[in-house]
Amino acid sequence: MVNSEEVLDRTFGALSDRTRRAILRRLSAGEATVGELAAPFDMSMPAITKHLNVLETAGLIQRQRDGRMKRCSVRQDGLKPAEDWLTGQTMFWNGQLDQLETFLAREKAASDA
Amino acid sequence: MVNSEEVLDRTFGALSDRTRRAILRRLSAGEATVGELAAPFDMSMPAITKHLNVLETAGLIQRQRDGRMKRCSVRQDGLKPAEDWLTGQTMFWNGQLDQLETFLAREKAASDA
DNA sequence: GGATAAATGAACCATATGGTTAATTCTGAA
DNA sequence: TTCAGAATTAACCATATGGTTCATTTATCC
Repeated sequence: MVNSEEVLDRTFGALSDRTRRAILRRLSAGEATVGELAAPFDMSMPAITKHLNVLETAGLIQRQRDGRMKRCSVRQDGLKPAEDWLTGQTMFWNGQLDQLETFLAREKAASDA
Repeated sequence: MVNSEEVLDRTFGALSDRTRRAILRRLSAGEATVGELAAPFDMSMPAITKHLNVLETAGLIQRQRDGRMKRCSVRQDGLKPAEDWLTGQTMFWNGQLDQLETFLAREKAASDA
């Protein structure tokens, strides 16, 4: 098990950079090559490669060879840890403990499955 | 206007550290002094102060003097930018463009208000 | 007023982060 | 089989981050 705190560190860390958020949003519209992703930015290719590495190790994207290019795509459930943490947090301080119980039970069921 | 990208940078950046997330969760259960927040961690007080500074400039908490202590509390809408970004993102790649339109309209209305 | 406690500030250190340029790998095409 | 393009790796640099210790402010209590 890859410690849930580490996952959250990496997920939120990946989202804390605007270039990476822009890349994610671009990829939401569909797959793209590394070159296509780099085009809008005034930044070298290696810089983009580094950002893609961060996104990939955070489980937010995946890359696969396609000829001499590489196609990047979103990993569908990559944002779930971040969403779940935020949901739990807001329900907590909203004092909605009844909803929180339901939420936690659902989480547990999902992780056991 | 404090550039929405900067807000997201700071918000996700603040959440990318497990000590700060733990502090936020602790504060969800109710106010606490800096000393109470520091107690569970094997870390100096100045380190905690720094984390609190990060959380405060990200708009996630606030501090107020109370005698010779300071009481920290959660800022209720501090997580909203992060939540909204995540919601928009997941709706997008889920292909739920109809729901996305509704969401964006609601966002716009809220920001205009 | 003087001692003590809570929190912060200042200075410092090691490592992480985000960028660069130059070299390298891998693949497709002439 | 050589050439050219896409992407990554390597090496480097400046700044940010997360921690430390020591000094300082602010407020309480005797």
